[in-house]
Amino acid sequence: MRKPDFSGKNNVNNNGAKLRKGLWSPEEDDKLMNYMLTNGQGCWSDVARNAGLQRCGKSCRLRWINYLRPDLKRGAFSPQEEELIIHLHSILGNRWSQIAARLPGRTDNEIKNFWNSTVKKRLKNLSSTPSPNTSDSSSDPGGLVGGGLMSMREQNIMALYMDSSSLSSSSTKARALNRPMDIDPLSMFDNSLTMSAPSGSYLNAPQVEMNPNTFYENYRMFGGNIGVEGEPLDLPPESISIEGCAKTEYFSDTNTNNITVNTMNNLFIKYCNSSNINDNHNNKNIKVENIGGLNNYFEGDDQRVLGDWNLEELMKDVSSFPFLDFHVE
DNA sequence: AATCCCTCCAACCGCAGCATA
DNA sequence: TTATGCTGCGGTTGGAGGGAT
Repeated sequence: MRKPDFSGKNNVNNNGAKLRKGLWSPEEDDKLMNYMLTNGQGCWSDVARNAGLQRCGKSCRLRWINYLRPDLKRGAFSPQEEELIIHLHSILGNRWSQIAARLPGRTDNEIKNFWNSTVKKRLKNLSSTPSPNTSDSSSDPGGLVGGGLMSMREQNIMALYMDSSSLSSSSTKARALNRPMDIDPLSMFDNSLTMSAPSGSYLNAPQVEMNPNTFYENYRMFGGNIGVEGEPLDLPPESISIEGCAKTEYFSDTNTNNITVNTMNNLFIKYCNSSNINDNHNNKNIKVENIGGLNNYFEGDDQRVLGDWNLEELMKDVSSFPFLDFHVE
């Protein structure tokens, strides 16, 4: 909190009067509240002047929006609100005002503070929760699915956190969306890999066999680096199998206001070469993580653009997201 | 009781976008 | 076209308060 600034030495208003900064006194709150209820919102510099406040318009606006507005909801965030914030953040990134617009009675500042203090920490703790299934990563990548210690809700939150942590800034998303989409990256892989999954959730995917030559040709065409641990492939493998899980994500385009729906497959690509082709890669297991791969969509995130929706239309009914078990008024 | 440390959150700051002169 | 003012947004700051030592 900031101490009230009674000196006013840093700012003066149009009349040369000293402007206060820092915490608002109850008297100032009363003045602003009464003025706003009587006159409604106008030019904020006029509000400050006409309400008899020695504050700048900007300060008045902030005080009204974040504290005095009658429609503000007080108190802690409900679990439903928390889940919605996490989900919206996975879609919108740090656009707090847009998130706040979808949580009636909550302000962008409140949500931002809540995110930075509570949610980040909670999700970080979740992400470090050990899972008994992580040892068998080929069948349950990350240990997220099935029989783990995490509840379904925690799994949802975890999955969403992974989305948002890899796309925490809008600029990152913009970069992800600005990439050329004339080539369908999914063509890298066998069509049988296509599957659907609820947003933010993981599904076990069947193991898929694919044509190694197709894989290799596309692999080379896309730059020959799939974010593989170790060296890039330098020769086509003899066999390729893909195991993993699928996840559906929604990305908003800051320019067009559209939503792009991507099916992401958290893949484990296992390839095998016989020793006379390439000893280096003989029976080598490669783990390809999709987390963080959006900065470079060749890095193992197998994406397929399913279609574009208008963001506003989609967000009108947030409960349409399948993993949310509540309805937004 | 005193001090330290951490968390929370109200408020500020700088910037971008827009309207208007 | 440029300057100016206003609004809104996101990042950051810093003080109050509470728990730990």
